Amino acid sequence: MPKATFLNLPEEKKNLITEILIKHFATKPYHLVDISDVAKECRVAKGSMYQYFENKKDMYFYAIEVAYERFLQFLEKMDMVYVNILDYYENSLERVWVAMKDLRHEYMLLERAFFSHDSPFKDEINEKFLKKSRDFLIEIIKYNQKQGFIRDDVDPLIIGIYLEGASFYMKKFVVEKALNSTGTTTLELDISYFKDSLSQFMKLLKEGIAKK
Amino acid sequence: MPKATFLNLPEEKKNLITEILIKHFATKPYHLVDISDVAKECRVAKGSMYQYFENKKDMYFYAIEVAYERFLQFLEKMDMVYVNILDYYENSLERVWVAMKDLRHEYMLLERAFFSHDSPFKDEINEKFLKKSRDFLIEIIKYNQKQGFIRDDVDPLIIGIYLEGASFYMKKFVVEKALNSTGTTTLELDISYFKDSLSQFMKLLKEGIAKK
Amino acid sequence: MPKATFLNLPEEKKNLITEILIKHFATKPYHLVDISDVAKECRVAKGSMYQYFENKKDMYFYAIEVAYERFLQFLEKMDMVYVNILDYYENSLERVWVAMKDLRHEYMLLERAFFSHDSPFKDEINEKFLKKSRDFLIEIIKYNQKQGFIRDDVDPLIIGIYLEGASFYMKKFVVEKALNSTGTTTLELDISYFKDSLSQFMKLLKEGIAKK
Amino acid sequence: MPKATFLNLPEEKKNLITEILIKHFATKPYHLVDISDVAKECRVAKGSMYQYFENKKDMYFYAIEVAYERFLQFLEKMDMVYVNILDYYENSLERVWVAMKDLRHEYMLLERAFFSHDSPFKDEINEKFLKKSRDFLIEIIKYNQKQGFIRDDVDPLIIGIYLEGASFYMKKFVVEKALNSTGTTTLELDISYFKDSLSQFMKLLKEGIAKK
DNA sequence: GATGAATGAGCGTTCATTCAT
DNA sequence: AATGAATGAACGCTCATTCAT
Repeated sequence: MPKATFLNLPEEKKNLITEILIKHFATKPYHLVDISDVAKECRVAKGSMYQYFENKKDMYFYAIEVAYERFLQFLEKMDMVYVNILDYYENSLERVWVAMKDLRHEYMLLERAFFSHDSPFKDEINEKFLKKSRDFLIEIIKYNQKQGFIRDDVDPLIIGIYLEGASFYMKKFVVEKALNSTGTTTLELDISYFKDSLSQFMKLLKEGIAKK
Repeated sequence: MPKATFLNLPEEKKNLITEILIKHFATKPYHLVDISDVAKECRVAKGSMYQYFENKKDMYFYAIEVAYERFLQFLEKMDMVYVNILDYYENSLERVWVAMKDLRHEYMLLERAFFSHDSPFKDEINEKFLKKSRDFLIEIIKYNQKQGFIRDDVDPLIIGIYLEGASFYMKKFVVEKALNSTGTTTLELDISYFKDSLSQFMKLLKEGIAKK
Repeated sequence: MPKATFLNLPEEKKNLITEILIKHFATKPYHLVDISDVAKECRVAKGSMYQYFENKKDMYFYAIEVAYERFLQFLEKMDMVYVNILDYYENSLERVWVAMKDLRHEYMLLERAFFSHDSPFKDEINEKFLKKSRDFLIEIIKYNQKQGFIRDDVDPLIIGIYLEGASFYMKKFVVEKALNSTGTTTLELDISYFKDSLSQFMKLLKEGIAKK
Repeated sequence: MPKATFLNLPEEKKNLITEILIKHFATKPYHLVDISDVAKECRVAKGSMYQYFENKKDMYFYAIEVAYERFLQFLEKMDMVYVNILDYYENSLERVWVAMKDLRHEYMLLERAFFSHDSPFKDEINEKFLKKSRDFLIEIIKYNQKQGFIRDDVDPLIIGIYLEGASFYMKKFVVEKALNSTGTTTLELDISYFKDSLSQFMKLLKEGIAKK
């Protein structure tokens, strides 16, 4: 947790530091993030960073937390249980690339922290943020099967893997496209292109690739 | 590229070093691989490693190269173009877990090097190993569409992403299960369990999750 | 020397800061005393401590000075010259543990500052506080010899060392016992136990350990 | 424990480093010993010190160990149990100042490590080196009482404190005299002066200071 | 005068790489 | 060619002190 010193900082400065922390932890693996660099970019002495935070890990967790909170508002994950999962994925994917305009680094950081094999403190992060993530998905799938939204002749676990994998790659594709098509300041995506891609992708999720 | 000194080494020693390099780079992120440890495990002086290789990166690329070649022989990727892609995926997945018995570390290394966000020298690796990987898959998909093996009303690129993602996660799932269920020496998988999982997964690929 | 700013402080606040300074310098070696901690415990800004004192060393010396003065009042060292030294030691020891109730930290600080090898600024402290301490003791011993209170066939210097050493260790023993047998708030010593120990100790001082 | 790298060093270099480590840890408190300084004085890169030792603490314990072993040879502490304690102290003190010629820093280091209140790792050091030091002394005293060498009308614990204290101060006095009377290279003590002081001191131990 | 954020020198430690033997 | 000791840049972190408000 950031120290009081940080929380008392003028909003503007706090935001600057938050942004820079998220950016650094999003674009480099943990061990390559150099507090000296971060401090320099914040136009602050290295020592000051340690007035604001307990240590590097504290900065990392703070960055994740802010990114996570920002992201949750987009996903509104919490009210998704009793929902048609096909609708959910459709909306989820759409939300993701809309989010990319503002939440590019947040997204990258979370992916890194939650999914990278080499993410340090992974257990702690899972404990704090993701504990029942897959179990949760399984529940949703079961519910959808019961409701007759999706087929019930396949093991929920396998469906879960299938969904996570395909959609994760799709998100990745969207994100990379988005990132490549930008300079550093603006992010103007051709939404319509993605919309189209998305509807095709959803068709695959629903119907598979087999010749109809 | 390894130096001549390395290539002139007795086969046995060369193999030992190769194995250990692959193991280390497979099980730890690049920056955590300690040349001291590697050398010690090879029963070779640290300095000797630098007689054999230009530097750490050279060792890393050598390990990837060997792992890649070994893996290709399993996948026989080269003659898969004119193949029913559904058959291919079915077989591909099966091959992967068969391969796990002998190629566990090779597989882990490649996954790390090719897909991990934090893989250092990623661009160079892509350049060297994967450049046309996706283009290649697209070609296969197009061919399959032309042959009428798979639906042709969806953009080949989207199908590619969908296939890569879902199957990558499925592979991951298999691999993790396999790794967790092993001690250090033997690797006895309950193949039948995976066979069953696989056939369900293939059903999803072919038909999607929509209620039939 | 504390700055005027400090001296002008309301008595209560001044006392609080004094107490806390003594406590910190008494219970930790100099370099482990953290001005941040001290300030926090004084409910004063860190910067304020530097309005009151020149620097850390200034705080240290101020603490020693106060502790020394308080201690001197117990020992009434000044009128002890023309005294039977055996009586003096007997009383001195008794006084020490009586003093422990109120002057625990003062005593610990002085011991640390005067006798610990690692006391910083030791020379300066000696200069300021102890300069003639041993010379003074020698004088007392000579006087006692002349009066026939103690044997005169041994060099006063040797007697001085003998007395200082034995009694210092005895004090230490008493102090440690006392400190160990206390919680944080009360200090109820079993005086009678120490009284008994003391009288035995005095016997040794007077008669030595030789079989009588 | 020093690493193999250190033990494999040429004897001369090893000795140089050992000497310098002992000197530094003997003359400064632990936290003021700067590995940079030590390395510089050893004419070795800072990093090399970490090839030789695990960490600073390892260097410290190594220095203590060497100093302790050297010292033990002088004290031959082990065969002192069944001995007239008066003889022992007489000899012990004599040995100490003879030792000072060669073991000045060793002695200072041990005193610091074993007796200073602020010695870091004190418990560990006690565990390793001193565990039953006082208990041991008590046993000796009891034995001496039984043998009729010393008075048995005083609690052995009190005698122990008395002996430790008086003789520790006497040793200190000898050591300081010795250290003050030297330049940096030679240490020529006027042994006869100390011999005389010693016999007077022993008289006090045996007979006390009371007028006979 | 009080505040508490800002500073920066300096410490212990790591590790890829070099180099003398 | 093989060795393994030597190197030194760089990192995370601490804390007495300063300084702007």
